[in-house]
Amino acid sequence: MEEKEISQAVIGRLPRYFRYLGELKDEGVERISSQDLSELMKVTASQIRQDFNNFGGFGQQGYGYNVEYLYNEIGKILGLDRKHNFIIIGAGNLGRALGNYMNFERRGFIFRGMFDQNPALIGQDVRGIKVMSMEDLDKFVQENDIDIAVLTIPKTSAVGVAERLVNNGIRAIWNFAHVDLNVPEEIQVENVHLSDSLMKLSYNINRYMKEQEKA
Amino acid sequence: MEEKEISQAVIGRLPRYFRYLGELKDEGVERISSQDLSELMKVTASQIRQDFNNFGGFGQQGYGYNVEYLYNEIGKILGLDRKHNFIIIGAGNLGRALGNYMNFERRGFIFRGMFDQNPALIGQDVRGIKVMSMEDLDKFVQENDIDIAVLTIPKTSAVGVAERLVNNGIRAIWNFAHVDLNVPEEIQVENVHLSDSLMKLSYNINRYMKEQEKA
DNA sequence: TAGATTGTTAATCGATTAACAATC
DNA sequence: TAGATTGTTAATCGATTAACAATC
Repeated sequence: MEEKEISQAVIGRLPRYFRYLGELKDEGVERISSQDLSELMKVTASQIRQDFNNFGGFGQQGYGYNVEYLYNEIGKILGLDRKHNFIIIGAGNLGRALGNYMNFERRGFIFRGMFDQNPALIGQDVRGIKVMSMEDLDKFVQENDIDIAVLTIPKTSAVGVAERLVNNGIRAIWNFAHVDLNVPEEIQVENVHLSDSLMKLSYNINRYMKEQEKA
Repeated sequence: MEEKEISQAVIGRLPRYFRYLGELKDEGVERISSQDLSELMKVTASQIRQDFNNFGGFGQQGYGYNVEYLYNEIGKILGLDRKHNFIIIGAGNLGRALGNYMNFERRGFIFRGMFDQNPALIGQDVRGIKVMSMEDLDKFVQENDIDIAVLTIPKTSAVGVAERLVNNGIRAIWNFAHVDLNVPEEIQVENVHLSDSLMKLSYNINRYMKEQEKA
């Protein structure tokens, strides 16, 4: 039986469902209909039902969805029931900010190591993790079952470092460098291009201003 | 004449075009065809031509596109030829990281102020900007022509702060808090939900592992 | 059983790709 | 002029919404 590929449009919506269901669960809500959830989240009920049915039926006719059950199932779909070891490469401001962010741990993402090429930063402590030299990177990735590398380094070095990581068995790269990485397709890459995001905001500000000028 | 609305799918691709064209420009490339650009960026030439034609014709039959001209035009479309004053609310690790990021300035985004409710942080210096008390926020936004507020505060306070900002005339919010803001539609919001991004990565890692198990 | 609400099929809408006439 | 490549229309594909039969 052929497994149908789930579209990235659907995947992209799962974390938001997960967040709303987590909040409902914390509020003690036991069940919810696609209609009620759609009003809360400002999406169509149709889309909610279609999205969930990509993964099989989580609901029950006449009843709706059990909040806690659905929350847990979406968590499993997202792989949050597993542990993922990650390292951060680049101990600058952004790297340290991400290293200090505790909430990732709550979702099974375990901070294991941090690297930088700047000797002044090596040995510094970020939430109990000592910054290591880039020379130690390859060995560390191989020996510590590291799934995810977070890249918070300048774009000039990002492509080369990504290649090194791939050669040492990394599974996924969370890329904050402002460059497109060129890695084999079995390596998962998620880009966070902050300046792209800011430019979109800029576009929308200006579009709105131009509309105002015209009216 | 009715102005046709450009889809957010197209807008979302503009910063990436801008980045590639900037690099080509810096390399001294004078002109490029949609075909060549499509190979470089790994998108279809058809999409490139369609995207650009949303804004009128930037190219010339038989020649292609002039790199520098196209780069400048896309910059204008994105509003990067204007100055935008921004403040950061939340002087934690992430807020300080963004405050220290110089490249935003290069695109016309000017760092004007930083706020936090933690007395221990008030008065601290972030790239020449002193962290101010939240009590000073309303007045500062009103008097300093602030367009954009960057929210790097916990989700519990984000909704309230967003409302305050809107009341004091903010135009746009770059939201790093893990919550959906509820603001009037004329206020532009761009969400950066880091944990959502990490969850997508997690999904794709697990999907790939499951495929491997099956094979 | 009657009412509610899902799961799922069908219809619509929008975005992407292909094709080619226009034109530099 | 001939060749190259855009701008633009038409075709295709995929995603969203609507509708409703199945069923709890």
